Amino acid sequence: MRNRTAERRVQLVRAAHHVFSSQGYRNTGVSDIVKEAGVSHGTFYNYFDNKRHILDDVLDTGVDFILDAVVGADEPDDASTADELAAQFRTILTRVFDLVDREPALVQFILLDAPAIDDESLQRLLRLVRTFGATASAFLSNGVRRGFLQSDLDTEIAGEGLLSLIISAILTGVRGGLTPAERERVIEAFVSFAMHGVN
Amino acid sequence: MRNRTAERRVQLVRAAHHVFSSQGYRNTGVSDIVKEAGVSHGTFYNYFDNKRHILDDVLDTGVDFILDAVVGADEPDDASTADELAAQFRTILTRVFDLVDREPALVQFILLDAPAIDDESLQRLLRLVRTFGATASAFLSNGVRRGFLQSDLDTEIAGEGLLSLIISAILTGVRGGLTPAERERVIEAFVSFAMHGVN
Amino acid sequence: MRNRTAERRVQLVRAAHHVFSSQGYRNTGVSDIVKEAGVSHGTFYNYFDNKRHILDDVLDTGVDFILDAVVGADEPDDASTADELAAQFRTILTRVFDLVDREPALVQFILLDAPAIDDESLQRLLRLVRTFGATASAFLSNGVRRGFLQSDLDTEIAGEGLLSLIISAILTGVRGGLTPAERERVIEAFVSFAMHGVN
Amino acid sequence: MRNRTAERRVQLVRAAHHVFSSQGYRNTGVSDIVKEAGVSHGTFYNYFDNKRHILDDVLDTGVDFILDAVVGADEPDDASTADELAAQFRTILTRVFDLVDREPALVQFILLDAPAIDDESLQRLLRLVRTFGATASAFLSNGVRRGFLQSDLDTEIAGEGLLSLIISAILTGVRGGLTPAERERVIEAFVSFAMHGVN
DNA sequence: AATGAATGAGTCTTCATTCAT
DNA sequence: AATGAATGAAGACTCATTCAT
Repeated sequence: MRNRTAERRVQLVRAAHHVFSSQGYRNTGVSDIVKEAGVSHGTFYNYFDNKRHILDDVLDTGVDFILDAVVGADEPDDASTADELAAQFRTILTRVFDLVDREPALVQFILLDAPAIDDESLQRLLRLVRTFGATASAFLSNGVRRGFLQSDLDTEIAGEGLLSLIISAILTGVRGGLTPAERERVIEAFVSFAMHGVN
Repeated sequence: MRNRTAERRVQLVRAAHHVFSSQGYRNTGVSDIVKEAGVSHGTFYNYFDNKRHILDDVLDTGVDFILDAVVGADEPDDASTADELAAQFRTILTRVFDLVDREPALVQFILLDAPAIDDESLQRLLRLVRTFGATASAFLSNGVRRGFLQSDLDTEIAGEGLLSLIISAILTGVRGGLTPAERERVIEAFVSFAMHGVN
Repeated sequence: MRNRTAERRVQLVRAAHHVFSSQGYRNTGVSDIVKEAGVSHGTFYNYFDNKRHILDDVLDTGVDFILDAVVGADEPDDASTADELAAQFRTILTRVFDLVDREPALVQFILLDAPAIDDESLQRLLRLVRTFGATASAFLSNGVRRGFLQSDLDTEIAGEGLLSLIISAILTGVRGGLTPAERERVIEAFVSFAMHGVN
Repeated sequence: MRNRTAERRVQLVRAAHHVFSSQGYRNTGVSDIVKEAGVSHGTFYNYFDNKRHILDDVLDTGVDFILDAVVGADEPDDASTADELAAQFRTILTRVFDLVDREPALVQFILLDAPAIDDESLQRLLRLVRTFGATASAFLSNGVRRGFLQSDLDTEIAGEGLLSLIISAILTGVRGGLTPAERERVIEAFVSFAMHGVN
């Protein structure tokens, strides 16, 4: 039994995720979700109090997916030289473009739709962003600690800067239509900007 | 009279802007707009074909306002040294924080709500972002031309990078609660990141 | 002055007639009428109490037009033989088809739209039909009086029968698409039916 | 259950039929239908896409009812003499008057209101009329084949003529107020006109 | 006499949620 | 646990009519 209901939940969240991603939260009715999941209205309300409620699960799932796909198993202290740090950043950007290629609807939903749904979803996303930023800061702090980044670097803000570059890359990807060569060039330019700024 | 109707239109757009900003587009009914404007339902439909239609005007107004407040009269070729460029960027960031302080609802609406409304509004905003990015690139191209930035700088991507930093600053501002001193520190760190990267 | 307002009225009725005929009464707004007439809403209400009011004039005009076009100057006692009566009927049917060819929208409006508008318009049209029927009866009474129709003919009902044949012809015409030859055949068959029934 | 929803549908169609008949389609709101049926707005839209949609069902039901009530089980080839044909026609006219007596609102709705609603309803009614006319023609063709009607009779047009007489009788009935004796006289006169024309 | 901006009651339609089965 | 018919509040939009200018 326990198992069965857990599966149902997952099934519903997956269905919701699917329809939210392709039509947006506001344009999706509960009827769309249950149709996609192949269950009845009543069943939906056996698992979730309301439409808003399932969004939390969808968001968590989506955010986890993105975190996994982008950060993966990278550890902040893997790098011991500036070049290695650049390589890490390059890897992350590559993963970002891969992700956007594979799951454009998901990315667009999480990044462009979800923040607008209501204040709670916005806060949830901002929290994610901060987590992301903190991770970026950790990478930089590691560099300062090991001495291959200057000691007066404001790792917190610089981390946010890195993050904003990543988001910018995502938007570039969402815009679509990059050839592999262009993609390489964009990634290199972003890495260069991250390492040396405009100078 | 020509004048009378033009004023009514402005009055309605202002009212719409106000209620959209404070409740979001989807949560706002035409009834909210007309209540705010102090006119009847019918009057609204004398000036706009439908609710979606007035959004265009609100967006245009809002975007113009932001562009004015942030870019103002700055000219891309005003700077002749790297320090002057940094100063320009510092000025822009300061204006960004001022804007977010004065009009947080407007900024939040344009940046977080509007993209999610429908595809047209998203495209409109992306167009704005591109315009913004192109302006940033122009500042950098000026630096390359004058020789105070390295000639191999990818001005296009670096421009987008600058822009993403600005947006990141906005989000920091929207989060709110910065003391003047913290604000200074954040701005300096952003400028430093923009000029030298993490190094 | 007197003249001017009379002209305005006519102008409005003509405009109303035009738009009613082409879109139907219910689908026509006062705004359509005034647009067609090239005057303002206010002016309309200077001449007519409401939208329903102008319909009366439109109906009267239309009905008069149809009566003129179909009955014309024929006199019930022009015929002195059955053949002459048949000829009269043939003439009327020919005029009916001509009318439907020239003014299909008018005919369709008076016959199919107008009865459904409200009870008053229905009564007005039924009155017209009765007048028409009485005229038909008068033609037949003339025949009985002169002895070329049988004396036990129920002229009242037979008059209605003739009328219903005319209306049937109109509907055939509205359906459209008759070649001149077919039209001749239809008219002859109707005349034959009117004179001898199915026998 | 299958049964339950089918009943609901019928219930709604019946309610719609009732209110359409008594107030006309345009003057009837969905709210009138659901009030009559004793269900909620939402329920209505669970069974019909929109107000126009239920009209189709109402029209079909009404048309079937009329066809049944008027034509019934009569077969075109039941008659073998002119007198038997006249008797058939007399029967049909009697049924027409009975129908109009019992269901005046229905008849008025189908004949006078429905054609004006929109083009589709008009076409649907015209199709009905043509079916009716074809049936009348079949009765006459039988007479020609069996030799009790003249071989040069244009059965198609004469069929339409018969039909128009029936419709004329309906209108006479709708006008109301006939005593049984008058009704007899009217029927006889119509039969006589149909068989021998004005002669 | 003419204008046309303003009105607001009225209409259709949607959809999250409930509940009897 | 599952079903899906029923609910009804809420929202967008129309249009005949009024009235200040």
